[in-house]
Amino acid sequence: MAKNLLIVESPAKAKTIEGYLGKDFTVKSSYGHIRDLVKSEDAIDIANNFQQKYEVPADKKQVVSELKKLAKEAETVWLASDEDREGEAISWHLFDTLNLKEDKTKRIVFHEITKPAILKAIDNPRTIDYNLVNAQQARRVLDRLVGFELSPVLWKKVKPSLSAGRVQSVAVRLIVEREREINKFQTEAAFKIVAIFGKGKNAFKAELPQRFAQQADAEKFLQDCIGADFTVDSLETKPAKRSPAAPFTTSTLQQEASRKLGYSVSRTMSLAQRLYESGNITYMRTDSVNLSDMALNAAAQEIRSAYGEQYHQQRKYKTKSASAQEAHEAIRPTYFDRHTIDGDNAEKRLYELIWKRAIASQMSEAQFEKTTAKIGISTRNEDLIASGEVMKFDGFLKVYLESNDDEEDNQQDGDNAMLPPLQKGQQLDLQELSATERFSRPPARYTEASLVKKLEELGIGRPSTYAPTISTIQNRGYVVKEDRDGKARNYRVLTLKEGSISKQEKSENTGAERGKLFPTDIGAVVNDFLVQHFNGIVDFNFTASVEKQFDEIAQGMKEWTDMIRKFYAPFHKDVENTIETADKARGERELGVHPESGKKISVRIGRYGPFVQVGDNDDADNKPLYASLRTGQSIETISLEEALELFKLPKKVGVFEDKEMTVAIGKFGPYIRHSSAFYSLPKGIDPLDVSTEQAIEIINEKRKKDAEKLIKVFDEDPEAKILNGRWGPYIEYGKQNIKIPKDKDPNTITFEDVKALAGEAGKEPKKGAKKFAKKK
DNA sequence: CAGTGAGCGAGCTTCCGCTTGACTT
Repeated sequence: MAKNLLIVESPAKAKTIEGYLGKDFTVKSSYGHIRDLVKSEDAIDIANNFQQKYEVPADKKQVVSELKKLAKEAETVWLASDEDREGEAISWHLFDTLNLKEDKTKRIVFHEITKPAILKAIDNPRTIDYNLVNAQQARRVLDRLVGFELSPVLWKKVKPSLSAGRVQSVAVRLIVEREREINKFQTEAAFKIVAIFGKGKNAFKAELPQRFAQQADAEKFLQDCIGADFTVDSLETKPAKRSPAAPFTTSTLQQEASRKLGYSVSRTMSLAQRLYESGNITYMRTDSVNLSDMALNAAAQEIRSAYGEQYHQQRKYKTKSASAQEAHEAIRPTYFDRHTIDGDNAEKRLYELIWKRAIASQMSEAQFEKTTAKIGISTRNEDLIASGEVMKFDGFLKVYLESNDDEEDNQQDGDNAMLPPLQKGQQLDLQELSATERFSRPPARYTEASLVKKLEELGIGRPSTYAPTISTIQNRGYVVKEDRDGKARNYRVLTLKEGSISKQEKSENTGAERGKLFPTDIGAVVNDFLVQHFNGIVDFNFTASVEKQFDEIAQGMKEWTDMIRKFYAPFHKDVENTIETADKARGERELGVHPESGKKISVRIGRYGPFVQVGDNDDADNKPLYASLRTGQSIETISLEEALELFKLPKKVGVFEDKEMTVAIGKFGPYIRHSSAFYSLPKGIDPLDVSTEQAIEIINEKRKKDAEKLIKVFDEDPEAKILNGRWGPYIEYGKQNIKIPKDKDPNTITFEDVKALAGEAGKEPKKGAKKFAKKK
């Protein structure tokens, strides 16, 4: 048996370290935290100085018992969890749970998984830092108190099963408030002037720095330019340079993978996890931009041999984030000489992104020569400006260019072009001058990745929680990630060419969104409720201010229970007060009155989501009418006209095979319902204007297509079928879709097989149906 | 992919951070 047991947080790390340490060391992993507060309400004894009740969760029992056994046999136990607040707490939980002895236990830390770093750590053991542990307990207790007191308030005042917390509620707030900024945004139009001079290879663009709000002024400008002289008034050439970005942290990796590769935050993380486990990259949950000395050297060597000495420049980056705990290195390739790796396509692309970014971070800056020409107009006081750029040395741009959230801007001005050789005083030949109406843009909606960026800036959340937080706010129904179609918008273009001005009206699509985060009505209502009653918690600075206090606890300057007590007393009072006095929050809004009946029309949140109501609840003679809002509509923005439209559907369109056909609009667009089957309406057909014949034809079409997909129906139970799907044949059994296992032939599969497979997949119907059954 | 929408009540839900698997289309 090995004399030493060394425990780290991650099994992949354990494997690497075991290789460095030799036979005397057994290296094991705790798989993160091994204990947590019990789930029940008595986890924290508030009256008794916030005494906590911890337990080992079921899925950690095995890890703990194995570690216990090994610890008993070892002479020395080395606690090597990460050097941050959570890591210190993990060490303490291990110490406590495994019943370790003070004199046989050593606490060590390292920030990089390299042999020298680990040997150095072993030479410099310390004891558990209880101040740091206390800071973690304060963090844990505060989050539990906030989450488990606020959520039940929402159950009472808004809807059951909702949740609130220090992190998620701020994330939702950001999205709700951004949507409102966009809704109230007033677009301003102005005419942008662009001139084209010269011909062929020597053609170049110049722009007027100011814009004209009025068409008349733009037109006047063009008029004045007819027959005017254009002269190069001044010419300035300046060197410019550009430096590479720091290597990736979790948050920057998520942002860049989203922009460049289109990966969602969770996709990026699971791909990175695989790269980490296969030994290709360092740890992927980090807030540090630091590279180990070993990595700096390896990168230098790689750059020299692949690109040459002049491309190398050693750089050490400093984190800009105040909340960074820097327990790990930046995300980098384990071996810089691996330009690419084995793995699937997605993994390869992510690896290459990481490799390029890390390599580029150690390369020299790119150098440019930037030329700006001022072009005078004989008939006007303004100058046109032309600018061009010539790259003198590519430097880091040889491998990597960081992308930008606002690609649109770059495309629009397209200025990095080259200018032809120009001289001061030179007369220019105007080819074309245009005034194009352009519009101011509202702030951009958040993507998953830009939300992570914002949260990180606010110091809210940690690398390990960004992806789960984004999932939580979507799972709770506060936020949806969606594509939305844009609208057509007309804009005017005036063009001066060959001495005459022409006017055109063009059309463009605007406001189309892809993969953006939109608040739902319930998200907005919950947010407003929290802002009204718990402003302190959803304040953007709340986390920063408690973090400051956690730091003081960590430095031994503050007692953690004091801090929590001071926070809890007023907070709890707010909770009690709100439960007692606050009205139920439904986000009700009145839209006006019905044009014919004069009844009141309002929208609000109901048990099943947002809906419109026509008429009063207490009008006993005339029951009110209800209609649910559709995807893309919201309480805040729906108009009276749109609300009235909702009552036109569902609409009966006739009878077919003795059963009613109804047209309605569902989650996936308009459809025909016939008995229990649904048939999507083909695009271009107005759901309000479907004839009986058309409906029957659509149903028959769909049936024909389904029949083509059908391979076999089982005699034993017509609910069991074999169908040809997108990825080949599969079994449909009632509501379940079952994959055909590799060892079975779809042609010879028996009903017995189907039943067995259905049993494995779980006889229970899927999610929705299960919930329904439970309610009944 | 519908329809529903009062209020009561039993018994449920819920936080943030640290880790991996075990799942399926």
